[in-house]
Amino acid sequence: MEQKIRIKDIARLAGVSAGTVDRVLHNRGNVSPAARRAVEAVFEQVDYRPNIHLSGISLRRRYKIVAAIPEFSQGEYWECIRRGIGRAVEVYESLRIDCRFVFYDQFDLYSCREAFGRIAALSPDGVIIGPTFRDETVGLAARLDELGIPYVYVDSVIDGTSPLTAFAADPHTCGYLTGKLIDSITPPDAEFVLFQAVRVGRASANTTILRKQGLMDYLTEHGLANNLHRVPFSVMHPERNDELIGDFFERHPCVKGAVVLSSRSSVIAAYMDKHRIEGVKLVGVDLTENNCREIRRGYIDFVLGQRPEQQGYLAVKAMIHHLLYGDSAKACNVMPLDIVTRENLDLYSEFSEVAYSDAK
Amino acid sequence: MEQKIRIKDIARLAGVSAGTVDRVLHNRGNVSPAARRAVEAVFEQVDYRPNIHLSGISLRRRYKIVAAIPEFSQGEYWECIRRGIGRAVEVYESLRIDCRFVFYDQFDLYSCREAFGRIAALSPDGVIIGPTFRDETVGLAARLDELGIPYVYVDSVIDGTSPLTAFAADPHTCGYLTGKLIDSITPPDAEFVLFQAVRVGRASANTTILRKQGLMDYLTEHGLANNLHRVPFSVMHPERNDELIGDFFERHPCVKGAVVLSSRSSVIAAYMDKHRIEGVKLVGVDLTENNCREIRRGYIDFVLGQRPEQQGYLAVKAMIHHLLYGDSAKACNVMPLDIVTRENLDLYSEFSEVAYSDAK
DNA sequence: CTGTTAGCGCTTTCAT
DNA sequence: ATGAAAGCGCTAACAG
Repeated sequence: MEQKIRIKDIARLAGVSAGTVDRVLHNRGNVSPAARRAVEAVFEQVDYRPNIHLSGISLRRRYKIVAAIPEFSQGEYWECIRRGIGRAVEVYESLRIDCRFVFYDQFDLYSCREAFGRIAALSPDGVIIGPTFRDETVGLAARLDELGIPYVYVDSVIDGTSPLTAFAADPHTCGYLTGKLIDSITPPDAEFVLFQAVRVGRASANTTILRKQGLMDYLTEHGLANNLHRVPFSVMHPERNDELIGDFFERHPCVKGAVVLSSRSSVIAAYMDKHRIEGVKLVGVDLTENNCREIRRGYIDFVLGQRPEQQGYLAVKAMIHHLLYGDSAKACNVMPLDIVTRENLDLYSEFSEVAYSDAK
Repeated sequence: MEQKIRIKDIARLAGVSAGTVDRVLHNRGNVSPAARRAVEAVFEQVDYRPNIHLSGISLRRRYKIVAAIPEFSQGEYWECIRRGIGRAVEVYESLRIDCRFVFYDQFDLYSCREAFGRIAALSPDGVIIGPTFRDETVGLAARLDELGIPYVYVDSVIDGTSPLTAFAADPHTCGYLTGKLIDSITPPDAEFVLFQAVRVGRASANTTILRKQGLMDYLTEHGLANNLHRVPFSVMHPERNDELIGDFFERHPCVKGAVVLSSRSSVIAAYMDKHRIEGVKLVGVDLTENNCREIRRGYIDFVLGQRPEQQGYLAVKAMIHHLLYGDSAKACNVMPLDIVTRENLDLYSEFSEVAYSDAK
C-alpha cells in the first residue's frame, strides 16, 4: 500500500515549490530551463497522476464544450449519445464544464452546414462531433484545426481529418457480423435480402456503405455472395413499402434471412407484421426504442448495439483529460458490438441506469 | 446552467453552519432536533449531491475493504473481477481505500471455511464476497450481520442473506439464452448434448444448477426437452475425457449442438479438436483466456460474457457510496449477458482497457 | 449543541 | 522566475 504521490512530493524531490511543478505540469510558462529539467527528471522517476476531480475544484477557468450532433426524437440512437455526454458532465461536475449542444438535421445537408457554421462563434475549448455529411465535417475540422480547437468524433469517423480521438464501432465489422449472424440462424441453402433505405437527395451515408462492404465480404468469404438480393425501402413513407417491397417474399421463397444496416429495421419488422411474412429471420443495428419493441414482439431476431451512451461519455472524458492535462489519446477507440436478442435485451436497457455515473 | 449546490448553500438556507449540515449529513449526532429539522427541510427542497472525490480528500479515517474471492490463475474469470476491484480503488483514490484480498480455493470447502473465518479478525468496514459454497457464505453473512459490517456479492447471490447489494448475471437467463443460441444455430431437427463437469466431493455449484434450469426451460418451451443428452466430463483430468465422452458423437450423429454451462467449455473444445468432431456447434460461458483462444480457433461458436470486471468495479463503488453516505442500493443488479463470437471477440477484450478508470 | 477553523490536493494569484 | 499564500468543497477537531 504505497502512498499516492502528490504534487508536494514532486516539488520536494525536485527542490522547487509546488507552484513551479504546477507550472511545468500545465505548460504555463515562467519557469527556468533548470527548474523545468529538475521537475521533468522527477516525473521520469515517479508515476504521478493528478486527481482530476481535485484539479477541478481549484480551477479558475471554465471549459466550454460544444457537442454538434444530429437532432433526435425520443428513443432514438442519438438520444443515447446525448445522455452519455450529459452523464460525463455530471461525473466531472467539479470541473463545471459548460456543455452546449448544436443540433442539425441529419437528413438535411444545409441544416448541417448552418449548424456547423455557428460553432466557431461559440469559441468552444473543445468540440464533440457526431458526423453525418463528409464534406461539411471536413470543413468544420479544418476550421477547428486552424483555431487550434480539439475535436472528438462519436458514432463514426471522417478520414482525412485529425481528431483528438474517436469513439465508434467499426462499420466493416458490424456488417461482417451481421452476415455471420444471419448466416448462422438460417439453413445452409438460404437466400438473403438486404433492405436498403432510400435516401432523398444524397448518397447513402458512408457508415452504411462500409457496413455493406463488411456484409459482402462475409458472404463472399463463405461463398454466399450470389444468395443476396437487394430491395429498397422507405423510412419516411412506410406506406410506400407495400409497393417498393411488393411481393418480393412470394417471388423468393428461398429468402430466409433479411438484413437492415441502418437503425431502421423496425420499419421492415412492421412490414413483415402487416404482410404476415413468416419464417424469415431479421437482423438489424442499434437498440432504438422501436427496434427494442420489435425484438420483444419477435419480429427482429438480432440487433447489434454500439453503446452510444458510452460513446458520448467517453468522448467527453477524453476531451476533458486533454484540456486539463494535454493527454493525447489513441486515434480511434473501437466500441464493442453487442449482440442483442429477445432473451438478453432487458439486461441491456435496464442496465444503462447503473453502469455509468459516479455521482449518486 | 444552474449552479451546483454546495454545503455552504444548504447551511445558509437552513440558517445554520456548515458544520451542522455535515453532522446531519453523516448522522454524527450532536445536533438539536430543531437544527436537524431545518436542515432536513432544505434537503427536501434541493437536490444536494456531495462530490465524493472531494469528500475523500478531507476524510480523516480510512476505510478498509476486504474482498473474499476464489483464487485464480492468469486469464481466468476471477482475475477480471479482481481487476475491476482494483480499478475502483484507483478511481476512488482520494478515499485511500485499504483493500485486502482473502483468497480461497473454490474447489475446497475447507479452504473457503478457513479463509472466511479470517475475515472478521481483519475488522473490515465492508466486505466484497465472491461466493461458492452456500453454507460457508451463509455463515459468513450471519457473522457480518452481527458485527454490522455490510457486504456485497459479486458473480452470484446467496439466498437467505441480506447483502447491501449484488452484481451478478441471472443464471436462469444465462442458461435460457444458451438454449436459444444453440437452437438458433443448428438445424430444426438437431439433438443437443449438455456437458457437465464432474465435481469431486461436492454437489454442482448452485449457479450451474440454475443455469441448467434455464436451459431446460428453454428446451421445454420449444418442445426440445427430449433432444437433450447429458454427458459428464472432467476438468481436472482432461485425459479421462477420452473415456468419459468416448464414442458419444459417433453413437449420436444427430447431435449438432453442445453446451457447457461452466466456464470450462475450452476443455470440450480441446476434445473436439483432438477427436476431429465436426459439424457440432459449441456454446459456452465466460470470456476466459482459454475460451477466447478456442473461439478464435473456431472450436467454440458462442460464449456468454458476464462483465466480471465491471462487477468488481461496481461492487466497490456501491460499497464506498454506502460507507460514505449510507446509500442503500437495489438488492441485486443484473449484469448484461454479452453474446460473444469470433467476429466481435476482439472488441470485448481490447475494450476493457479504456472503459473504466477515471484516473488517467 | 454549535460555529469556527484547519487542512486535504490542487491551481492560481501575488509578492518578491 | 519563484515561493508563499489563498481558496475551491468538504470533513472533523476544537473551543466555546
